[in-house]
Amino acid sequence: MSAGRNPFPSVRHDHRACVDHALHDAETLCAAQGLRLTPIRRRVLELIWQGHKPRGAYEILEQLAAEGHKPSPPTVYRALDFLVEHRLVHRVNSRNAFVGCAHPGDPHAAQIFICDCCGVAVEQSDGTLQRRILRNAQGLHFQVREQTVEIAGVCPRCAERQHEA
Amino acid sequence: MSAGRNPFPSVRHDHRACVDHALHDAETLCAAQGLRLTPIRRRVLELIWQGHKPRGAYEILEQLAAEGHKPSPPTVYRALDFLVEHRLVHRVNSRNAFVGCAHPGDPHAAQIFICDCCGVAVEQSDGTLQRRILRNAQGLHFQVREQTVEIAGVCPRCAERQHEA
DNA sequence: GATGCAATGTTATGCTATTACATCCGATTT
DNA sequence: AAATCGGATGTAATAGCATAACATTGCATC
Repeated sequence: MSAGRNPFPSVRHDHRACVDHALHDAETLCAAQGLRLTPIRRRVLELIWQGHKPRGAYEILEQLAAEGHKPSPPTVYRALDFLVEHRLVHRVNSRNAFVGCAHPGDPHAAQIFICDCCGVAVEQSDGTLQRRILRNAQGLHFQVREQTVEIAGVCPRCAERQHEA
Repeated sequence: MSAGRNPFPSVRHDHRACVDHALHDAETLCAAQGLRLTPIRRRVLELIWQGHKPRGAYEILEQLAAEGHKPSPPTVYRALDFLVEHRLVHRVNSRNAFVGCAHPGDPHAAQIFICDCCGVAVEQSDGTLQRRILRNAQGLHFQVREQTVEIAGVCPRCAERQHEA
């Protein structure tokens, strides 16, 4: 998925491997759970994984249309709902967009770092963070259903580029 | 703001005090920073503070319209932009809505707990959580501009009510 | 081959947010 | 006082995001 120790993907990283890996994981997970990874769902997942930038529903819709599918919004949203529900993709609320999940199936608490500059999103799990949030919730007697942590800022590659310029 | 030790507001809490406090804080903060809390901005803030549930921009717009103001969307969004920028309100991304900030002006990392059932949102600061996120960001060499933590679930009052029923 | 259920198709609509440009108004300068 | 300037607001149009409601398909099972 990424080159080197920094998870921010290099422009030169083998992205085909990311996509292959994501689709393979999805197939495995769906098979294991008796879920149907239908052609549309699979194709939407594949389109989301075309890059590491969260993609909007209508962006996906346009790409499908360009391929001749011409689906309508509900079709795309239904596929997205399925993918989100089964944790194959994350919804990035601050962008109204969707990004591939790096650890599909895991009930992890994802932190998502999103670059304001290039739009790339990177996910990181942090059990300590998750436990801290759950502890805070307990302190409020609040039953957690879902938690989202989104951090916006500048990724190292863009920071470097800005420094050069 | 709330009755008792649990910050989830009771239906019986003195909500007028919440509003008064919020407006007073806003005036103090704006005066200190040379910002203009214009009538529209003040009124929008007041409407947001009508309750502890995040309010949508169009909800606010309709209330203003009912009062005879009849503003257009940009007017409301501009007021909201101002209030968010100066940390008088939080944007709740997962709801496309806005809620009053409990600690205006503080550059705190807010966690917002939102009840799926009653819609009430409660904010909690947690320096440890914030530091953890910043540390994670440093590990990625990511420069943080903004961080949002939103937790959805069931608040203690709704849990209690569900238990009764 | 009838029934049932999940998935998809279709149409329309509702909600959220911004662009672009005009106008107003108060502060400062001339 | 007139000119200037900048921030705030007004206005019209449109872009972008999401869902409701209902029809249809297609496969599995009885």
